[in-house]
Amino acid sequence: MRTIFHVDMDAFFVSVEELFDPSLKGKAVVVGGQRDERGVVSAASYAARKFGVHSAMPLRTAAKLCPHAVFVDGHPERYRECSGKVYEVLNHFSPQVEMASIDEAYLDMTGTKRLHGPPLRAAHMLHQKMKSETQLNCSIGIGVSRLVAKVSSAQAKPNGILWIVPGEEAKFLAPLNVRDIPGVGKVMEQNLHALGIRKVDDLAQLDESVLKEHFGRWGLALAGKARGEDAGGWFDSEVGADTDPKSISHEHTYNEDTSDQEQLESTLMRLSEMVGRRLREGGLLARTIQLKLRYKDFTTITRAHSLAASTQLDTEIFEQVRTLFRKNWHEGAEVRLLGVHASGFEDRSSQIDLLDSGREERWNKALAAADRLRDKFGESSVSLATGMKGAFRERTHENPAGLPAKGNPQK
DNA sequence: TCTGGGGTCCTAGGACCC
DNA sequence: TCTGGGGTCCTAGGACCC
Repeated sequence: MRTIFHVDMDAFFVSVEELFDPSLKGKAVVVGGQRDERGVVSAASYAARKFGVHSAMPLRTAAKLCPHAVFVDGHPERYRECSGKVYEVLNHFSPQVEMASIDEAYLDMTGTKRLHGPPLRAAHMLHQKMKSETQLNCSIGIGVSRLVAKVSSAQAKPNGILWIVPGEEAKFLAPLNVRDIPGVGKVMEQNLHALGIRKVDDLAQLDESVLKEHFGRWGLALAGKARGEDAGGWFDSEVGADTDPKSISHEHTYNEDTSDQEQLESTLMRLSEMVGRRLREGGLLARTIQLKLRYKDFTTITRAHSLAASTQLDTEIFEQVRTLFRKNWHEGAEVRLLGVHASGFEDRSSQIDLLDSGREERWNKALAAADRLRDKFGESSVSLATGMKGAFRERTHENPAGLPAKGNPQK
């Protein structure tokens, strides 16, 4: 029998912002952008949640619900840094740690009784350690499966610990809403409601065949979840197993929709550079490049192309994505969002002889130089695109300091 | 209300191959 | 005349998570 901890940081983004600006403490705080911006709430403090503000809600809605809230821009670097500290604390505690996202982790604590004592005692120690080392609160759920641990950490919030004693899983889950089960979202909830299923207990009472009939394989997994099992898919995997990235993407939503082709294509260039850079940093080669295009009316399309040879070069990514864009954009139509997505990663070695080595070396030098400049002066300072008029319009807009755009570092 | 950005996984149809 | 059955790759879209 496994003993799984799920450690979930409380109001993580808000708490990190409070570390940087203690005057925020206790206030209604909304992280994600300014009150009049396009965008959604990334995180809300408990004081703001009292007014109905929650994550994924449009910022403008949040401003109406809670006019006195302080609106703060998000700082991903800060969250990554704090997440690293959280990981250090956890890793000190158990060698089997898996960060499930920036602010939550699973620990396999099976067989650590001699070292840490019984689960609740271990959890209290971890809880204290987390607070003293990071100044951040977390909640900890303990159970025999990832699912039970995850659900119980949610019930333990804020700043609490909850242990579901082995054998008590069904009893614990029964009174919860089906929506509380990880994997059940808005759509699945509606589908279940239509069948008269509202509580996990309703689910558990149902014959598995009924669920299978309505929802296929998913239905079977759901039946298992109602009993607290890690049924199927990722939940079944060992804690700390393979975490190789499957895709890398960047996207941008304009503050105002635009149909200016030069502006749109310069955005694609910038996004391609960001994707290329991350591929290089991760030592990855992508075979499939995908464009995402969202119009004013929110209709969204994706168009992908798989290359004959995989790449990590900004220019090749850009060329593909621009071709896809020109083929699929309704010229003149106003665009809300553009995205560039890379996937189908291949081992570096399978590629090496496809570029003659001299050319490859020059490219690597050029790109490394560009990456260094970006480290120094920011993402917007360097572009490998030359001779594209208006290419820097948008970045100038975003970077009023007006750092000069450097030319092609290849020469 | 007017809808971000980064991901993962799943489904489903068509192409293509044996 | 009626037209197999997998397996795998590719593409598009969508649900879901934080």
